[in-house]
Amino acid sequence: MAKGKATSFDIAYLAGVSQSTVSRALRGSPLVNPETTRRILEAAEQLHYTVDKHASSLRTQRAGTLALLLFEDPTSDASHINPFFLPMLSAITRACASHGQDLLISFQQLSHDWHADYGDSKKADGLLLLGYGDYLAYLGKLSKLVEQGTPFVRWGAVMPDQPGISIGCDNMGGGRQAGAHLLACGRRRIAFLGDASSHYPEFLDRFLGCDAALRDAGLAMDRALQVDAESSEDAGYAAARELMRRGAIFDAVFGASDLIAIGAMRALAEAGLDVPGDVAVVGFDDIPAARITTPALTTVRQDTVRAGELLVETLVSLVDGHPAQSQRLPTELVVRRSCPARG
Amino acid sequence: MAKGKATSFDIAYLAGVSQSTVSRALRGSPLVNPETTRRILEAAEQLHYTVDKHASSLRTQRAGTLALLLFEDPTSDASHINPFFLPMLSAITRACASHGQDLLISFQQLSHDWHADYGDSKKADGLLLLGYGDYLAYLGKLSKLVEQGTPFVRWGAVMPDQPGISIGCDNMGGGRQAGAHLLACGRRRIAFLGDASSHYPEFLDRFLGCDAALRDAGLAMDRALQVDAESSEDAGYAAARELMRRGAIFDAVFGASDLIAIGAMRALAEAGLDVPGDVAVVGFDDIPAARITTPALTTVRQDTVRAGELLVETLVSLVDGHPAQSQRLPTELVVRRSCPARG
DNA sequence: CTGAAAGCGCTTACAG
DNA sequence: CTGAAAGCGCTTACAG
Repeated sequence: MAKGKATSFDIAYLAGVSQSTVSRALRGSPLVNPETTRRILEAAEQLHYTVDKHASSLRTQRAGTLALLLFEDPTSDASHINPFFLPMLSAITRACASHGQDLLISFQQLSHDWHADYGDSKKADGLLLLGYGDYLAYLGKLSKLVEQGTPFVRWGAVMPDQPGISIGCDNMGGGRQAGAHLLACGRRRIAFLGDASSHYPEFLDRFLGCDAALRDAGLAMDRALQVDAESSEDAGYAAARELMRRGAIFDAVFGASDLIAIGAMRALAEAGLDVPGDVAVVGFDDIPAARITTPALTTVRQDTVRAGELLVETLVSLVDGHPAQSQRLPTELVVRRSCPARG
Repeated sequence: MAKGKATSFDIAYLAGVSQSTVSRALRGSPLVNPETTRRILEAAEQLHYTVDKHASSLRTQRAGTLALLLFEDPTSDASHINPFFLPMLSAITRACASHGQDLLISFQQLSHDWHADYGDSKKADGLLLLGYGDYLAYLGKLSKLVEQGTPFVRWGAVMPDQPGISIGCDNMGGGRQAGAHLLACGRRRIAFLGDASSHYPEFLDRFLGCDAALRDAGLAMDRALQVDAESSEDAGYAAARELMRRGAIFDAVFGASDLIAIGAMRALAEAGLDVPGDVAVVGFDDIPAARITTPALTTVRQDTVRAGELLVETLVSLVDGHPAQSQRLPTELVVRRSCPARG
C-alpha cells in the first residue's frame, strides 16, 4: 500500500543474514538461532515490514483467506439483508481474525455462477455459504462444489446425505420448544406462517417440530392454518392477512422467522386483534428487533455467535485437510410478552 | 482452490500461441489480433481458467482489493453492530463488485494498530473506514494514514481541515429538518439525547442543526435538556431516564440516532408517558427497526445505499490516482406516528 | 501483432 | 543453523 515498502532483502541486509534466514525466522522456524531470530524481528519492526501476502500466497499456494458468500433473496429488497446475519457476520470476522485468516465478502444471487467463479479462483482457500433461498435450487451447486474439491461449509438445515458440510441450528428442536410453549399457554389452534416444504427445509423442520410437540399432546398442526411466506416482514404481513381472509380460526401464530412474526403482528393489530389476548405470537431467530416490538416477541433464539465461530473453525479444519462434520446447534426459547408464560 | 488448476501456459498450448499473448488477450489488449483473442478466450473457457490473483497482484503491485474496516464501540455488546451499517455494507459489496474489486472486511477496535497493519500490508489498495467512536481519538490515526500515503475514505462528519477524505450525510441539515418538524408540531421544549461535543461531531451537528431551526423561530435548544448517550438502545433508555430523574420539563425528544430514540421511547412508556401525546419523538438514521416500534418512529433518513456507492467510487478514484473530494449527502425527513404532521 | 525473457517477493528443498 | 538457488504464475518492456 505504501510506496517503497521494505522487502525481506532489506531486513536481511539490516540484520546481516541471508534473505532465506529472514523468511524462516519470520515464519517462526525452530531451525533458526534464537538470537538471530531476535535480530531479524527487531529489524522487521524497525522497517515496518510485513510479509507480502501475494508473494507468500503465490509461493505456498495458500491464500490465507476465506470467502463469505451471502445469498440474497432475489424477491426481497436488495438493501434489506436479513438482520439475523449481522451478529453472525460479526462472529465470523472475529473468528477469522483469531485464526489468522482474511475474510473476503461477497453478495451473490443464488442463480449466478459463483460455484464456478470461486471454485476456480485462488482468492480464497474455502467458502462460507450463508443465506436464505430455495434449497433445492441450491443443491446442484453444492454438488458441483464437492466435485471440484472446493472446501466449503454452509449455514442451513443439517440433513442426511447432503453434499458437503452444513452447520445449522436444531430447527426441529426449536419448533418443538415453540409448540410446547404455545400448548402450555393453552393454545390449540396454531397457525404456521412460512414455507413448510422441502424447498425451505429449515422452515419445514420448525413446522415439524411444532407438530411433534402437539402430537405428544394428542394434537396435530392443521395444514389449513399454514400459509407460505419467505423470511420478510412484508411476507409475514401478507401471510397473516391471507390467513384471516380465509376465515381461519386460530389462537396462535408461529412465525417461521422473527421477521415473519413481526409482519404478522402488524396485520393482527390492524385487524383489531389483541396479542397475546386473542392471538399469541411466537417467532424464530431472536433478532434485535424482537425486543422492541409491542408486545415484545416471544421467540426461539439461535446462537448466531457460536454459529459464526463454528462455521469458521469447521472450514479451517477442512482447508487444513482435517476431517470435519456437520453439526446442529441447540436453540433456546425466549419468553416475552407476545406469548408470556402462563401464570 | 481446485487442484491442478490451469495456468496461462496451458491456455497458450491449447490456443497455439505464446504465454505472453495469452496474458495480453486476457487483459483485453488491443494489440492482439481479434481472431487470436477469440481462440484464447475459447481455450480459457474450456479449461475453466481464471487469472491467478496472487501472481497478477505480485506482478502489477495492485491488489484489486479494498478493505472495509468497521470500528466497534468497545463499550457496546460485541455482537450488536449498529444495524445502520447493514444496508451500507450491502451497497458497498455491490459497488465493489461492479468496480471489479474484491472486498476484505475486518472489525477493529478503535484503539488497535490497524493504521500500521493495513498501511504497510499490500492486501488492499485502499481502506474504507466505518464506525462510531470518539472522533478525537480517531484523528491521530487518520493523520498517520495520510502520512503513509494510504488511500482511504471514511464515513462520518465532513469538516474543514480534516485529514483525508470523508463522506457523510448533511447532519446539520438533517438536524434542522428534525427541529423544523418538531416546531411545526407545536413542540418547544426539545430534549436532545446523544453526546453533543466535538468527540462526536455527527451528533453535535445534528444538535446544532436542530438548534438552528429553533433560532430561526426565535427560540433555542436548552442545554439542560441534553443528555449524553452513545448510539445504542440501552444508552437511549438510560439517557431518557436521567432526563426524567432531573425533573426536566420537555414535550419532545430528539434522539441523536434511531437506537437512542427507540431506547428513549421504552423509558417514556415505562414512565407512563404517551408518545406522541405527552412527548413527541424523532430519531435519526431510519434503520429498519424504526418502522416497527409502537408508535412507528419519525426520523431523518440517511441514504445508506447511495453512501455505500459513493464511498467505493471515491476510494477507487483515489486508488487510481484521480482527485476526489469529501461530500455531504442530503437527508430526508420520514414522518411516522411518534411525531406525526400536525393535521 | 507476437515471442523470449526478466522480475514481482516470497518459501523451501538442497547442500553445507 | 545458514546460504544459494529454483520457482510459484503472472505482466510488460524489449526486440522483431
